[in-house]
Parts: sequence; C-alpha cells; structure tokens
Amino acid sequence: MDGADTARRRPTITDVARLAEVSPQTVSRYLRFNGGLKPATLERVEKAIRELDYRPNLVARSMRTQKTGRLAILMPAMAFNPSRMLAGASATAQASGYFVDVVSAGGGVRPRSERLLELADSGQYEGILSLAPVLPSMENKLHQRTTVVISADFDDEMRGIGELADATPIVRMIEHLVALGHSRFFHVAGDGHFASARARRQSYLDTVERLGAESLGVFDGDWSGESGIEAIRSLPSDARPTAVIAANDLVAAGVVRGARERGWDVPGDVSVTGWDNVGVGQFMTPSLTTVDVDLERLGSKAMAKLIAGLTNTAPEPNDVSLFRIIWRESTAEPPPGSRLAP
Amino acid sequence: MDGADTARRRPTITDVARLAEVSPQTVSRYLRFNGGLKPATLERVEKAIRELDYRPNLVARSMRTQKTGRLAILMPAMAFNPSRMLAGASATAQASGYFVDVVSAGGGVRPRSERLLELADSGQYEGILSLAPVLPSMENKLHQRTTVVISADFDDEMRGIGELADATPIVRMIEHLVALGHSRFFHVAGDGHFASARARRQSYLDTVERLGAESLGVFDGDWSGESGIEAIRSLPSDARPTAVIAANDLVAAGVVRGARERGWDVPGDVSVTGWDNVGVGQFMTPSLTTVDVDLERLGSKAMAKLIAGLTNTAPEPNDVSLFRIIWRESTAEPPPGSRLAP
DNA sequence: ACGCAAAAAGTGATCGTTCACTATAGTCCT
DNA sequence: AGGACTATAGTGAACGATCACTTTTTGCGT
Repeated sequence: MDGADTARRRPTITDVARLAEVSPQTVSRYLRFNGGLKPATLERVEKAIRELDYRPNLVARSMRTQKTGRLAILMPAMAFNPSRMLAGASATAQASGYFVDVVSAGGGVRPRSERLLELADSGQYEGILSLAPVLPSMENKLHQRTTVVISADFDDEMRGIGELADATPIVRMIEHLVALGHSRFFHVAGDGHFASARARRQSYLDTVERLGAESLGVFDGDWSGESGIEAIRSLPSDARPTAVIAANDLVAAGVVRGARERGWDVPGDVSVTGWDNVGVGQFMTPSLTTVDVDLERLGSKAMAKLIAGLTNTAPEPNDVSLFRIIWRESTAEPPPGSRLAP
Repeated sequence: MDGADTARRRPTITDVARLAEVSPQTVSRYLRFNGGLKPATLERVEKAIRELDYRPNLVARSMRTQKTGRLAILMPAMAFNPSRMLAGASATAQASGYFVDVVSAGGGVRPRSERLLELADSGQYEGILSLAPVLPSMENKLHQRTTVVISADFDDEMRGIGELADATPIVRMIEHLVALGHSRFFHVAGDGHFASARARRQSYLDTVERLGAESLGVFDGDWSGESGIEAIRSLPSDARPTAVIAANDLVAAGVVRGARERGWDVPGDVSVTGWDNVGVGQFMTPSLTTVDVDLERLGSKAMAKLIAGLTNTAPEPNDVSLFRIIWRESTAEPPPGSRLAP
C-alpha cells in the first residue's frame, strides 16, 4: 500500500541553499556556470550538494527557462531495423547537449501526423525529428511553434524523399555487372509505397536502358522473401536472366531460393544482388552481394539538420556517400553461352 | 536570423479563461475530467479552446502535479534488434496512458548505470524500464525515488535474469533430435557475458547428459557468424557431430558454412539449429531450424511489470510461452551410419 | 582613509497548472 | 419559508527553478 512512498522528498535547491547558508540564487548560479563564486562559497555549495545528493529538477527548470533540452524522434512503428539509425541520431544530439526520446507512432500517416502535432504542442520538446512523413496540411501548423525536421524514407504520395531513397548504388552495380558481360537483367522491386523502392526501380530501368542491356521486366514485390521466389517462378521458361537485382537482401534470398528451385545455379547461371547487408548474408551459400548502408551516419545527419535549425546555424555540408557495395559470391561473370543469345 | 521566432506566444490556460469569461480553474477542470460544468459554461470553454487552438503545457502540469506521465526505456546501444521489444513495451504503456521515451545509453555497465541514475533523478520520469542490467550498488539509491524495473537479458555477474534467458526451447530441441536418432551433439555458445548465452549453454550440457547422449563439447563463441565457422573448423577430423546447436541464427549460418567447407552435408550429415528466427533464415538453403521469440510480448510484459509497480497493482500472471520452435530443412534424421558408432 | 567600481550574493517576481479551500447559486425536504 | 445539501465557480498558494534587479562586500588607486 505504501511501498514506493517511503521515499523521502527530493531535496530542492532551497534545501541546498539552506544547508550551505547561501541564497537559492547562488546555488542556481553554481549549477549553470561555474563562475562568479568565491572559492569558499563554491566549496560550501558543492559540499551541500554532495551531502544531499541533490540533482536539479529538470521539469522545474524547463518551466522557467522555457527550454526542455529534449528532442523527440518520431518514427513509424515497425519500420525496418531503425536502431542503428537511432544510435547515430542520438549520439549527435547528446553531443550537442540534448536528451533524445524516441516516440513511436503506429497507424498510418494521419494518426502519425496528429501524434506529431500533439508532441510539438506538448511543450516538452524543442525540436522533433520525424523519420516518417506527415500530412502536408499539418506541416504549416507545425513550424510555427516547434522546429520540426522531417526526414522520411517512407512516403505515401508525399513530396520530399529522404536520402535513403538514393538509389545510385543500383546504377553502379548494374554498370559493374555489364562490364562483366551481363546482358539480361531482371528486377524484383520492393513495396511501391516506399520512396526507396520506387527510386531503386526507376534507377534500374534507367540504367539498363542507358547501357543498352536487355531487361526481362520488373516484378513488383513487397520486400518479402516470398516475393523473391514468386518473381523467379513468374518468369517464362525461355527467359532466363543473367543477373537479378533484388530490392533488398531478404528478397535476394528468396530469389536465390527460387532460382535453385528451377535448377539455376547462383552465380553460375544467374547473379543476384541484394541491399541492406543483413548479418547472415555473409554466411549463406552463396554469400550475398549487397549494399551496406551507413545508417548511423544517416541518423546523425538528420539530427544535425534538426539541431542546425534549432540554433540557426548553417548545417555543415557533408557529401560522403552513405553507401558501399559489397561484392560477394552471389555475383560473378555470366555463363559463357549467354553472350550469344539474340 | 529570426525564422522560428516569428511564432506567437503559446496560449495559456489564462488566455482561454479570459476568452471564455470564466476562471482558469474552471478551464482546468474541463481539461482533466469533463464533469461538473454547466452545459453553457462547458460550451464557452470548448469554443475558446478551439478558437485559440489551445493545448495544455505539459511541463507546467507536471510541475504542479509532480507526475510526468512519461516513462523512459533505457537500453544498451546496439543490442540485437530491440525494435520489436520496444513496440510491445510502448503499446502497453500507451494503453495505460503513459508517454514512452526510449533513451539509449552506450558504453558499459558503469556509464549506463550512471545514466540511469541521472534519468531517475531528473524528475522527468515516473518509472524507468531498463532492458539492461545496472550495478547493484546503484540499485539501492534508485528505488528510493523512482520506480525502476530492470528486465535485463544481458548481465555481468548480476542476480536477476530476464525471461529472455529462458533456454527451455534448447531442451525441447535436443529431446526431439534424440528421438530422431541423433547421438553426437555439439554446441556453439554465444558471448558468456550474456545471461542468455550462459543459460543456453547450461541447458545444452544438462540435457545432453540427462538423455545419455554424447557431446563433443562446447565452443565458446561470441554470437558472430565467424565463431560458427571457427567452431566447426576446431573439431578434430575423427569427431563429426550429428547435430549442432548454435547460439543463434547468425552462428548457425556460420556453422552451415563451416560444415560445407569440410564437405559435410546439412542436414544429410549434420543437423543444425539456430535461435531468433531471422528473416532470411527461411530462404537459405537449407532453410534454418530456429526458435521464434515473441519479443513484442516480452516487451509488453516487462512494461506491465513496471506499471504494476507504479500503481501498486499486482501484475497479472501470464505464463504463455514466449518461444516457438520452427523446424525447417536444416534438421533431419542423422545419417544411417552414425547409429553404429561407439 | 576615502571613494568608487567591480565582484559576489540576495530579493522578489514569474513560468503555466493544479490543489485545497471558500463562495455563490440552485435544489429539495419538512 | 427556512435550513441543509449539492452542484458549480472562484481565490490564493504552491510546485522548483531562473530572471531581472537590488544590495552588500571586496579590492584598489590616490
């Protein structure tokens, strides 16, 4: 019935002041910048703080200063693995002296947008970094009161697309494969609702055409391994690609599985590429060629943008690539006969 | 230079009261429970709130009520994929009316413990759920002021171990394999600093002995795929297990790779089991037998415990198993000859 | 010794809400 | 019709810290 209530009251700044025989204001001064205190006073205050094990009440401080020193990260529930991105973002924020909270919002765009508005107006956050898009109609209201940076990969008919949607590695992979002698490509795309999926799809189409290679088309999947298998099954028997560009590693694993099902050897008959550098990809047989995405840096950059907006500083430009292609066993030269095909 | 500062001042409860021609207290009453207001008054207040687009300042409210309605989740930076666990935990908390923030703390046990203490004393959280262990010395200080529930999987010489450390699925897997005719086992353990790794190791040893099966020993790995490969390489040429129990799917993938390297067929010569039900495991060849862990429920239960502690309610007992074994291609009957071995 | 500026410390008000009371109006019973 | 209640609304203080001032102390030159 009592239990937790046995706790004695938290000491306040006044308690410290009384013990140190100074005014609260002096203690406050000590807490905010260690200056303007006589050595003797300073010592008394320090001793009192230590003795009471005092820590300032941040809520009260926020109340007076109108600053919370806390940021929120709003993210879609159940996105792909966001933890690395968060790690980068929160490290950057902490370096600038901010607390970071991660608030997840389920549901679609609308409830998420409303949640964001609610957060922005709660007075608890100075800035909000949204890793998911919000309704354009909300955005106007938002920026009036709290700095909000939206850095969305996902997108449902929304304008800005984040850096994750950059699909240039697809271009480089296809170029490399063509140089190896590949001529017939096939793409298994991710869920078309995602900007990144659409960007990869488009990059695939553009690049294959630009290089004058043949495309057996695009299978519109949903990021799942099953879609990879189905994509291969859907190919007519006289159409065998020499290389399949999968939307991500999971799809790629499905593609490899599907190819084996049809008796095609990977990479002997077909090369396969993925995306994400999933842990086990390295140990599969064949190990998976993939794109490693520097999610930490991505998160860090997004957060840097938010902080820059908050302090009215210009964000430092940074054009280091976030992507790195890792070539592994699932890609090789095309089978000898393939070059002779019409 | 100005930019964000164009924002007009947020309306306060007093502004609303003035507009509605009532006292602030009346507005406050409206906000907390919609009762005790005359319909006419209620309507005036509602109208004023709508007109000003007023939202209560939660910091100020917290200040007065001494309740923040916010919880923090402290988690180790870079743990295995925590997002599913978080999803479960935050859903449960929100159902009880709490905000949930995720605060990540890098470094080891000590910095994490200090961070936790800091959080607990910041006055911003009513309860904290730590998914990582803290120093025992800190714990005493902690519980005096803020309810803290530590639900740690990881552990360095710490007492309580979380449910993740439950290794009974290992027992069931071995029993099943023995029933299939397997007789020579081998275990590749995870990092010994983790309670879960130690529990799985111990369950392996106990069960193999209890069933009178032969064990080729335990290789102490570190959860990595490389450790799986090395474990297989380390086996002398005359010692070939019929089944390998790997600490998780990544290790299992390494084991499969290592086995192939030595010319052993999986599952023809050796069966392999993993743990975690990683996405691609299903599409590997052979697809991976594994243990699916219901992380959502785990997170939800941990949070329920915290909330129960906060409200002095008894947590509802719940003994639904969090684990489910998924049998796939990587496990099968042992090779015929193996039964004849000494 | 004196004056005067700089350094150090203190005072009262305030941030936006809610709590514990008090005051007023409306209702019902005998 | 008077009194006892209940429903509704208002008042002043308080939560814990910091801000903008004011006051006291210290240091220094002449």
